[in-house]
Amino acid sequence: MPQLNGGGGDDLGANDEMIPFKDEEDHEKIRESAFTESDLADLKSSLVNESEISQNSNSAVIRRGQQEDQRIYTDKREHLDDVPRHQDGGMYKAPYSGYPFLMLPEPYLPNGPVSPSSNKVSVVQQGMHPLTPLLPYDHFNPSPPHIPTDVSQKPGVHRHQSQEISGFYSLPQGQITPSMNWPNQPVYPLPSCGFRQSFSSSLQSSSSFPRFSHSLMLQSGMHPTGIPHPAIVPPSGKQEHDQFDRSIYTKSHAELKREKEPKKPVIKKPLNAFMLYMKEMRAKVIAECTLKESAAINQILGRRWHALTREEQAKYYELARKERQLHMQLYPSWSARDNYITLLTVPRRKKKCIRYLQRGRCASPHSSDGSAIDSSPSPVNHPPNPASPTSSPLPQSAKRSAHPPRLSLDFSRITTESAVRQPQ
DNA sequence: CCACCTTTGAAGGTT
DNA sequence: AACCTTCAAAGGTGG
Repeated sequence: MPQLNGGGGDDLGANDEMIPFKDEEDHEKIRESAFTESDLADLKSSLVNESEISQNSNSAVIRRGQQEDQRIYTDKREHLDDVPRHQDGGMYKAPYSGYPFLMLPEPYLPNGPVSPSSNKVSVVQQGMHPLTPLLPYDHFNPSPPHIPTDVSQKPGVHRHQSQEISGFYSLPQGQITPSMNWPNQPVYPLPSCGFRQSFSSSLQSSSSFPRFSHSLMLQSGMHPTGIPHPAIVPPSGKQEHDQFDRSIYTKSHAELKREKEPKKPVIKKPLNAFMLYMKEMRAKVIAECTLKESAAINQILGRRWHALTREEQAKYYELARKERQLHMQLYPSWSARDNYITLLTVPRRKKKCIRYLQRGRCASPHSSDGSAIDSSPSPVNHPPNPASPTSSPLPQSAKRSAHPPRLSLDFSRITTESAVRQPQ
């Protein structure tokens, strides 16, 4: 919203990378002190303090490494742009387990501590769909592609189809790019003879529908093209699936199990920059301390996020932007609202509302009591999105001062001794 | 078993 | 325009 230009979400932050950073010098100074003891004390946890401090020495190295990565990334992006999109992309891997187009050349993979975290393994196979080799295997069912035929239009489509992709099946080459205002070659060109075309034809064979409903078309993590996609998750384990059939909770477990099988998969939201950062860095944080609670890890990651340089953050914003871009291309009819449960089911809504009321008012989880640590904005005084022309100089967290983090996590449950893992 | 916690950012809705 | 609400990931925790 505020980060990506005022143009709105569907714009996909067209110019979010065009605005130069203004207060980089200040930011650099801030960075140096980002992990001082006083700052860490804000976490109100010796655990976190120590872990953060222990990271201090590492952080410099890490950041240097990231800057290296950034350069490599930039270089490789140019390289990627030269690679025909329809070719077998076997050489690419996914550092962020994101979407196919985001899979980056191996040299871009963080050398070390990063990715092992996730079990996600990028698999390269020949003779598959151009995107398929780039997909992390834990995201999909590797069964043969299946092109659904039931593509009845989903009512109430929220995401409007932008001019650029209005012709989902007839996108002229490069049409999307100029309007996206991307500085370089199109990241997601739609070659007339490449993926997009075969994509079109296979879809057209199913129907002449202009849009399609993911909930109807997707099976077992398969994109309508037959390409498994990380954003498509089988409706298991979590709450996502209950939006499709809330009534199952009134049935027996056996029935429930049986009915779970054919459940429609859910298309997840594309990850934002911070989520991508968390995904990449979580393992590193876990490795540096024995913390396992995601809440604690996320607090640390939040601090680290603010301590990143603009360039470092920009890397993730760029990735996130591409994720959204690809997501929108893959699921033009998808809306974030599709995954809203509270608006579809009363029970959860009630519960959440109560939860917020207990904290003072019925508001966002971000709002809450404002207890605990200094939410204040991390010292980093720059807009999270480097490109938003309308961004205030304040960091997002500062702008959201009305939503101070709760940070009520009980770190006392975690001993300091166990928190910091000795270097091996 | 499942909601909660915790973070930031994006999107959609409301005022 | 500004604000509000929800979801995205993750895994331990507690009801």
